[in-house]
Amino acid sequence: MKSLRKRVTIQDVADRASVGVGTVSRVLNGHPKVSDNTRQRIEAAIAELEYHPHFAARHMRTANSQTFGFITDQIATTPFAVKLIQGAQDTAFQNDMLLLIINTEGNPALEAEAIRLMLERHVEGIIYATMYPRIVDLPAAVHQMPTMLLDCMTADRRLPSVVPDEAGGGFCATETLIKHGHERIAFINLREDSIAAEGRLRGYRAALSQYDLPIGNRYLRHGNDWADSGYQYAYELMQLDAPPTAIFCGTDRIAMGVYDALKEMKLCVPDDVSVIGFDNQEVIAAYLRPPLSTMEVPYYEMGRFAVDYLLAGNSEYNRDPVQKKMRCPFIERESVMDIGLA
Amino acid sequence: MKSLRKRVTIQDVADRASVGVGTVSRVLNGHPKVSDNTRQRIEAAIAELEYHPHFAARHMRTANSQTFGFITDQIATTPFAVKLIQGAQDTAFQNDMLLLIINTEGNPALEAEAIRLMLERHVEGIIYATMYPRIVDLPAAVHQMPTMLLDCMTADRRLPSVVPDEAGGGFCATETLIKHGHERIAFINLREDSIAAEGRLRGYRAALSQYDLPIGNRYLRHGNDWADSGYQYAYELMQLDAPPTAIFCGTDRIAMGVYDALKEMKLCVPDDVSVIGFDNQEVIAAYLRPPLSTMEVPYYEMGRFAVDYLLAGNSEYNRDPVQKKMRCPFIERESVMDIGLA
DNA sequence: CTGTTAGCGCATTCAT
DNA sequence: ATGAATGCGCTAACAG
Repeated sequence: MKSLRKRVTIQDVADRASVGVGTVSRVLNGHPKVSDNTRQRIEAAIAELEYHPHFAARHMRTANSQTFGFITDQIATTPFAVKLIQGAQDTAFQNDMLLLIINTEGNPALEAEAIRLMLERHVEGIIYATMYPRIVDLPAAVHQMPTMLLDCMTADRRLPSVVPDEAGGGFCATETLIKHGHERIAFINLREDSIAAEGRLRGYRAALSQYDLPIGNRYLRHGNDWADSGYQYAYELMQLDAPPTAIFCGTDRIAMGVYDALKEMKLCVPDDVSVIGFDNQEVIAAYLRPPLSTMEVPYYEMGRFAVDYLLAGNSEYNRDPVQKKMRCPFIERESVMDIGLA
Repeated sequence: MKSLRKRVTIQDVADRASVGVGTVSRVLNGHPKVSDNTRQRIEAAIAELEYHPHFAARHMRTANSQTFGFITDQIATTPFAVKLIQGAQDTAFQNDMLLLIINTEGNPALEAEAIRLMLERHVEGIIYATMYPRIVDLPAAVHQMPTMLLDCMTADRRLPSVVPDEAGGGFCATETLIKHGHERIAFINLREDSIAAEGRLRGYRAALSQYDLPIGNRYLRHGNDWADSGYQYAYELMQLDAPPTAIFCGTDRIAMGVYDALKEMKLCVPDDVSVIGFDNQEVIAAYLRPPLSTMEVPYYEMGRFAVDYLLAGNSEYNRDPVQKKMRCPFIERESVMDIGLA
């Protein structure tokens, strides 16, 4: 089956085509000044020998590893990670770069080790991704090469970063509800101590304020990101004197719990209560009944942006580092209705 | 910030420590015959110079890339991919190997390109993972290096593979229901034309048969993997003359639809109907009301197994290739009840 | 247009 | 125990 045939080198190709190695190298690298005749002979030899250039040798010679490092903390726990990685990987691949991925589970020792390995392999840059937006503290070694933060930022903002525009998403969701005539709009947010929660809340309040709606905490709750808090707070909210006519949820999972509670209360979505989620977690949002309108976090695009930035900024990557906020688009499904149209 | 200081080589370290490069190389590789004195001087020099060995150079010299390739088709569409990758990556990392990940979206051209790149980089082996179990046809080039199939297999079984034990899972779920006293057990399976569906059905039938229960198609349905088919068939099944007392679902998403339908029919899980899912898709299974008992597909372990196999079998990887089936454990939550105990 | 040559940084002989 | 020399496969610089 597998022939353990000796490695085929550029020299073998050169011999086979009766030329010098330099000429072979030229056709390998698409150099123009090669006669058609020799080029064809060489290409034939390459095909016959099934020759593949040895990447490490080329790398050593050209000092170009054509590789980015991708470090993540606790990638395991979230399905969104896939899109982040895919956006980065696709973009890298299109530019003849490959991704070396290491998952550190947030373990600082592994993290340092990961960076060391990437230094050794001379990656052209590092993407450091977290699974939810937060402030990170990275080993100083990252400053030795271009580094881009995905879904996180350093306290001093010295590293470029790309994060979702949480506030924009919160604003858009709230404004959408307002434009559908809602005035009593509840918000079951994420856990209070997160950047995402803070941003979404800011957007929620900004929208209410802009449309001259009262901004109180009467309709505001902080959950735990999961379905059970949506369930619990939906009950609580609907028992208020003037219950909300719409509920904006910090995650689709929260919305899932809200749906359950509403159903138990014999309340109908969207006829009785409109609901908007956050995340566009396919498996939930698309299959809830009715399908959930929600804000999408553009993970794929964020991954793409990170690689594009690294690709572009090689020379001046540490001056004026971008702090990009990506817009979260609204995904319309069937959980929002004009008030009074029920 | 970033000093563009010249690359530090082993020669620099040697000079700094007033020794030859050979000696430095020896301490780098933990060679025994070095006097304590020199070793310490060298280690000091390494630290002071912040020297890192150049991986490509070492690779070229030792012909050891310490890298595995990980190729996936359409990784994007499924959250399970993360666990597969993580299992592989963690295991690789523990053995000083890194993973080069390429996602081909099932595009044959990209696939060939991916394999070519990995050949160039001299990966020690390739893991080819699909997002659901199926028969694959790979470029012949994979036979040039150790290759392991994850969640798929070739028609001729010439490549080692690891897949979930679908039939075992189907058997276990059905048997669990039977042991809880159920006799009319419905099965809303996946789409009919998949390996997973075929295996799970086989297990379902085997269990019924083993416990002398009738095997008909009366309680059998083939859905489309998603919640809507669960919803539809649950209605259909519960309107039968002798409706099932338990429903085994081909995916947790199907179970999600079943829950919805059951609730609309004012039927209670598990008091009126017991339900078991498949996949243990955290976001669904753990947060449905009541939490869903389900079969877990051991993706993490599958990823680990693949790397372990590659790590172990370097010499004889193509003789008697394993076709490993991984047991799917039952995850007990609250959707199953003894019949009659309601 | 093409052949020859000199390293890239390292691990490994072979001497010593 | 250690230094010097060799070559891994390749690209680029230099001759022709």
